[in-house]
Amino acid sequence: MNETQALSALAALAHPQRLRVFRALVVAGPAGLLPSVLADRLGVARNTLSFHLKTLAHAGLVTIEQQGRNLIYRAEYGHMNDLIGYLTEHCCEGGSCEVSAFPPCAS
Amino acid sequence: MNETQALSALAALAHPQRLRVFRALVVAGPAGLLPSVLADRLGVARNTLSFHLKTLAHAGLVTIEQQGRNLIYRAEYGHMNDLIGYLTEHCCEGGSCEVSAFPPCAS
DNA sequence: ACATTAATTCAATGATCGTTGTACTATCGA
DNA sequence: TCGATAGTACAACGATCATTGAATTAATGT
Repeated sequence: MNETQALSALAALAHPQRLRVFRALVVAGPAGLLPSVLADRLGVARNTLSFHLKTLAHAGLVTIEQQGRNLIYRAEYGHMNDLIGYLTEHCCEGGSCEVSAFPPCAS
Repeated sequence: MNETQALSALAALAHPQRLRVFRALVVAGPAGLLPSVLADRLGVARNTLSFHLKTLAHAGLVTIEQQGRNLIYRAEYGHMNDLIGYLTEHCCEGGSCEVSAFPPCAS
């Protein structure tokens, strides 16, 4: 994780609809969710949601798997873990801090 | 931590200079840093830095303590911890996930 | 009191981001 | 093949954000 990646991830999450999408995917776990389900659940237009999912995917926070004409989006826990690590790096100049990890989530 | 607070914190971090400021404060630990030190170290104009620090403070990610004409900025580890908790809430529908915590950092 | 330093505030400009509507590609079922 | 559905791509407008310069407040040292 470098600065560019961290900024990309943070900017991707710093938006109401994208944050809701990501949290929904985190809750969904390895099963993932389809764009249509997300669009219905969050009340977002399909093209708008597509734009936001693209932003999240480009930031490495979600993965895409194609199944027929459906796409399955999943939260990318490893990348989120890297982000947390980046934010807590060298905490307190190595004093009494241990950096915690985002769980692998039923992998 | 609610959605508004999470968005505020994420938006505050999703900026190159603010991210560097926050990381510098995390590294500095409880000692904190002065705006002038940050401005010199990061090569940012004072008024610009002031604007960014205000954004971070408003998001609850840093605290301010006044000492004479100096201000001491410190990373607010508790708030960062809450943010991580918010992002990982209900992970995998309560499956095998445990939410990790940002360390209290030599408190 | 005066000059100096620390830091903030404000207004204005330029740049970036988000939404919407439309068009497009691809897959499925009959 | 035809129609319907899933999802994406693109252009344009409106809104939001970041930087800059100048002015301001407050504390320090002489």
